[in-house]
Amino acid sequence: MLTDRQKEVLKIIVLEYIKLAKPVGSNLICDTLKCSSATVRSEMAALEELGLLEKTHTSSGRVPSEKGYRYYVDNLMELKKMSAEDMLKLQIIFRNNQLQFNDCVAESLRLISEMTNYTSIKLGTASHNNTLKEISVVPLNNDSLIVIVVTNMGYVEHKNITLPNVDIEDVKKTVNLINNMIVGTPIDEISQKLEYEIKPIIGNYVEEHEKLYNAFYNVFSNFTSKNIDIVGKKNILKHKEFDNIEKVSRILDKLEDENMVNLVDDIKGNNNDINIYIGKENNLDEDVTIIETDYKTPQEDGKIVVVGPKRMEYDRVVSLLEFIKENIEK
Amino acid sequence: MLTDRQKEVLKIIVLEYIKLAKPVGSNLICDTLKCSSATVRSEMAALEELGLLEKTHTSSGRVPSEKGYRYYVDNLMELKKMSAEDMLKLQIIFRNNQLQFNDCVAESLRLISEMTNYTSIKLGTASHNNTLKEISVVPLNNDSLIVIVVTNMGYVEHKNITLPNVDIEDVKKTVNLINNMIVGTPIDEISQKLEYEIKPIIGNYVEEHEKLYNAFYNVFSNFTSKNIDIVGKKNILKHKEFDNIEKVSRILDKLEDENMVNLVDDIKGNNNDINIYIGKENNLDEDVTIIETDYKTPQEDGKIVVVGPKRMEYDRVVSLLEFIKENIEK
DNA sequence: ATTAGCACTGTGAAAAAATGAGTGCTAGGA
DNA sequence: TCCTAGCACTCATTTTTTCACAGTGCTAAT
Repeated sequence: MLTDRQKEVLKIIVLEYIKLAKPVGSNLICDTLKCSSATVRSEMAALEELGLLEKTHTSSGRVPSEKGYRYYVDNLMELKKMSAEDMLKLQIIFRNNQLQFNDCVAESLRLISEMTNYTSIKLGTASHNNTLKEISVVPLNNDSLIVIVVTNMGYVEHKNITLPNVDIEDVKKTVNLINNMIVGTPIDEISQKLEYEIKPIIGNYVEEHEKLYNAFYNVFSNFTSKNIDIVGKKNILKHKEFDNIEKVSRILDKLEDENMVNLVDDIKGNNNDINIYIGKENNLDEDVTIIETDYKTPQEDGKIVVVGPKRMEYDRVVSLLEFIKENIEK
Repeated sequence: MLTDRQKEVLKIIVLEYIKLAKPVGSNLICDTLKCSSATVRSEMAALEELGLLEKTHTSSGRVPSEKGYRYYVDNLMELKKMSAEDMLKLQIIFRNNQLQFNDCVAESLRLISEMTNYTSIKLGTASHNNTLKEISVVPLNNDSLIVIVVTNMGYVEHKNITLPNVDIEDVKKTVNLINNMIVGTPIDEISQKLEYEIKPIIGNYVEEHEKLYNAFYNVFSNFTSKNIDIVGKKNILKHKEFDNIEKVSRILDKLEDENMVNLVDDIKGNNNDINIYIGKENNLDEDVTIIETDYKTPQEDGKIVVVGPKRMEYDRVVSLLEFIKENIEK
């Protein structure tokens, strides 16, 4: 258990280090704390003992350790109100009724990245609420056609398929069959439904049923329903802890290639909160912090994620995310 | 006019500098040239006089100037055959009949970037050959619906529109009107055709014609028909001439934001060749070279662009682009 | 025309020195 | 018992010095 003064010292060090990125010395603190630097030093030594602070070398000032940030986030951080300016800019986006849901989120991400110089990400998945509304087919020429899939929430996906030597009438019959039998099915159950309900009977109606069935099965099994949006990747370059090209490349690679399946081990579960993963707590890089929150809307469930250096403006990002989450969900 | 030996010297310096990125000294050259370093030095001095070479400081080796690269590209470069390996990898892509045109190009870009460590870009525009094939509408709920536009070449675009208090029958009538009257119109002429042929008569068929007309006009006027694909942006980081974060950011910004409208002043016009814009010859950055070529396919016209440092492997990139252009166009 | 020879130049790396911010520890005072 | 002034010490950083060397330009001889 920390004394009040220790908490104060830790907090000042964290905030100061976030601001200036330089190890914080005892002098800087004794002013605000109304005691001598020697006193502060002994407190700092105690905090170091506890693993909350670190030195970069024997006679340097202190830097928060991972554990230190964690303590700050859990116990010391005050959620300050968003600045009027931040607030205003965001409200403009959400008040704009012209914008569709997706554009709205995209705009917010852009704004977060611009305001904070961090990287922001949306990971959306069409929610279970999405059901098949209609499929339609446009024949292009003899052997290729476009299949268009629409869900009730307005997701649209299309795919070009090639079906040499198949009667267009057969295609139409298949489409009708699907539209009659599986419209209304949640998109994540369509593959099953095709397998169990269409496959057994399609032969009764259609000549080349094997080819056709496979083609359509393909269309649905690839229905992405994932919606990923990354903004401000190059902001990573702006922070001095990422001056190393190797490291930056590695991080960018992970952001792009992995599709961010497991940026974090989701220990905290799908709760309704804002989760913070500091350094080794996430799987991206031990020098970054990831702050994220889930959202649920009728159309889409997902996460809004902000990635930045460990010395991130935690309070600011948290309040931004809270605001956005709240506004998205209505 | 350069003597043969001067050409030889210039060529060696360009190639060597491309390979090692270090100023080239006279010793390195006199081996290959079978003459003394002193002789080479006087040739180098002559080339410097002509503005084809530069020194980084008084007693340094020589580096090609912009003009030097230009001379090399125009007069000295030999188009070497693609390496068997490069060739093979590319052929695998183009032989794969599974892949649609777009995926094919995307794959090639990826490969170029991977093989060369440069950034590659496709700027495509649906060609004039694209005509409207069909539009269709899926109503989602009372006041919003999805309009889907398909061209004969297989481009699909969809848009969510909100139309409160409009009779669904009216929507259908409008769709029929469009499908009857302007299917077959090149997409870049649709806006006009709507204005001159639909607008005057739509009132005869449909109640809320103004709202509806505007909504559909909107859909078509925003039909992007642009198709931009950038691969390997972060390769820029790999070249030592871009160690400066400011510069890298600036370049990346231009690549992203400007949509690359005017990477180059298209002085060379839309010819059928491979065009090279070295340093100040392009508008991106004075330290980069842009190599680009046009392509025309039934579906799409566009450019394939490669961006790299001035000391780019010109010959290799040119042969890659030639190969790709050729393969795309069939 | 070419080249060997030589003095000279600027870079870059390494070593040495100077600076200074910050520490830990101690001993005396509230 | 807690606080603080004082002091010696440490280490990163910056500046200065030194040194080797890669490369040049020029000249005089071939």
